Amino acid sequence: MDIQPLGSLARTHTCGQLTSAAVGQDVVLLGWVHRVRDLGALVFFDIRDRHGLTQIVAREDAPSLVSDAKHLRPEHVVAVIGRVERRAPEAINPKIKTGDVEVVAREIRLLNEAKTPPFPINEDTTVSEDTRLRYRYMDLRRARMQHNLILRHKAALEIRRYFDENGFLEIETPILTKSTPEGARDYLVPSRVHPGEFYALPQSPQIFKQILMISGMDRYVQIVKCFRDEDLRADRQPEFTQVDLEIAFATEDLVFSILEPLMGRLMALIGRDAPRPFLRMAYADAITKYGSDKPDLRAGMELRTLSEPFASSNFSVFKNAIATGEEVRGFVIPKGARYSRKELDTLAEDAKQLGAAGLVWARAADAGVQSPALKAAGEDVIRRALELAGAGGGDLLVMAAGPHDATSRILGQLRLQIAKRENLLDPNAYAFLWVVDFPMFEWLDDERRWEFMHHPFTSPLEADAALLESDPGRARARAYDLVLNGSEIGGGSIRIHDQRLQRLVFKLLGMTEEEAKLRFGFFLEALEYGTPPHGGIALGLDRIVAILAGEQSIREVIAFPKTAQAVDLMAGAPSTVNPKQLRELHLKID
RNA sequence: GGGGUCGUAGUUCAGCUGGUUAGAACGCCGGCCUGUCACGCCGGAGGUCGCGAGUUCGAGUCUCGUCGGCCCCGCCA
Repeated sequence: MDIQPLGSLARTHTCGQLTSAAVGQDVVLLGWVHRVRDLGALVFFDIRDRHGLTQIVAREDAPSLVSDAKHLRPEHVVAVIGRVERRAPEAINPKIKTGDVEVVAREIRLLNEAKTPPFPINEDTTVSEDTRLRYRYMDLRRARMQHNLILRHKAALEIRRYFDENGFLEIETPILTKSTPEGARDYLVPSRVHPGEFYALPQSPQIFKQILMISGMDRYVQIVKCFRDEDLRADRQPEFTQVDLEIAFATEDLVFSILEPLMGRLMALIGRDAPRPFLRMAYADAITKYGSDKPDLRAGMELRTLSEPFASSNFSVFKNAIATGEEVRGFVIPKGARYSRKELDTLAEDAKQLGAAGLVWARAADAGVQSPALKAAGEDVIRRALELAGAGGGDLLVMAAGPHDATSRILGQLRLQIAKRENLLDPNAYAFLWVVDFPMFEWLDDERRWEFMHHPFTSPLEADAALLESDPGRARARAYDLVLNGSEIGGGSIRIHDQRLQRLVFKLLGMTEEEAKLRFGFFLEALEYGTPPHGGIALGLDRIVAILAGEQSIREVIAFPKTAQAVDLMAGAPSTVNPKQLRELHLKID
């Protein structure tokens, strides 16, 4: 069977369109051969496009047609001309949208052949990720990826509609821009025209969107690629997409009141809701209760401080810790009392892996309380700790001692590991949360200086303004993160619009006037020309769509993602380049 | 940079304590089949066991190194 031209043939329907309403019509379908069922004198095959599947039948009343159909192979590209027929009741296929009908072929045109696919497109079999990435064009034909990319399109469309309705302008900002050494490592682009000089790809359009506020654009939004040259994770790619927005005359409440209905509209895409208002939690509370600045509220298992019963006990490990100002912290694993000795050892091992000095467990049993600390601490102390933690009969209490924040974080990670292992994270639950009141700065021990936690344009809480100079570690910022199911899906702040305050913050960060001018001079200057109070947020589109799609990795919602080593297995990037290109760019390779 | 885990046919995997010619399923190729829809039945082809050293009479299996995928820590304003 020879390959034939498409000619002027146009499709009349997609492969997901035909129903019993079309019975009797002459149709033209174009698509890929999905599966062939050759019964001898009768051949069925399914033709596929991104809209669906339609069964085609080639019968003996056209012998050459049957022989054509026999030559079809999966993934060949075909045109089918034929008539829609109703299927006999017993032949209806309820699994596909077009299952009530089939197309009786009059002509089959082979438009193109396909090599044997490296993995099946027509089954939901597992294929290793490197094979999928190497043949991404084949992988993208699979139902899962088509669904994910369609969902992503719908999300982006909904986002643009929503912001348009709310008076936002989408404005593009430069991809070739200026390197600012703070934050993530930049991707650099050498300048041919200016030897030795470089552009940087944006880590985010932060400064540009603030300048757009100064320009009076009022409400800005952009669905924009951002670039960070850092190591990858399941939820981190070197290039990723932000829904970046900025609002003049913004307060936290205004930003939240715009974002929350948007999240509702996105949840509606999967038939779900986002009940409003979202919970708000101070950063300090998130650390104390969940040991994380992005707590997954689906898991329960809140962290508690359990120092009190141990302070005067004879359990020296905890007692001594408390005496030096540390705390005993712990949480209850529901139904954890059934854990075997081995499982308890594993838990302790996990805790040590996370950096805990040790893990002490306790449980109430029929025969009384049990705990490795029972002998030293005494039954009353253990019983009091169980009570304080809210542990019931079948529960297990785990405890660790140490500095408040560090111990909380360790237990927070342990909590998540257990939640995953015990399937406590309901995949059908969606827990939104605003984390607010982040610290303004964090102390870099190695470099013995303060570093901004969010970014250097974040405004301090008005109440904490005086702390900036007197006690910077305690100053809180008007920064906020949007968290969904333990994933940070957005982060933003109310910005500094007063150039004097901005200069002060740079100074606190150890930046001299000259350095600040060199890096951000144009921005500092712009701030002096009538900057409205403003603020905004950037949402991680990849992460949001991944959660909506029920995927564990953002690679599943990105058409052409990179591996953990930042390699594009299909395109073969990065790669060496022609020496001539290097010369033009004034670059030498070691 | 560090830790964990995986790498065997086109694909997904099995392969025990080191021992004959490395298996299965799906896919692929050929044949049969008039109502299939994961069609069925018969037959066949297909392997640098990621790569390189080492131990051994003998390595898919053990050791070391290396490359690659995935997960995590560091890193990610």
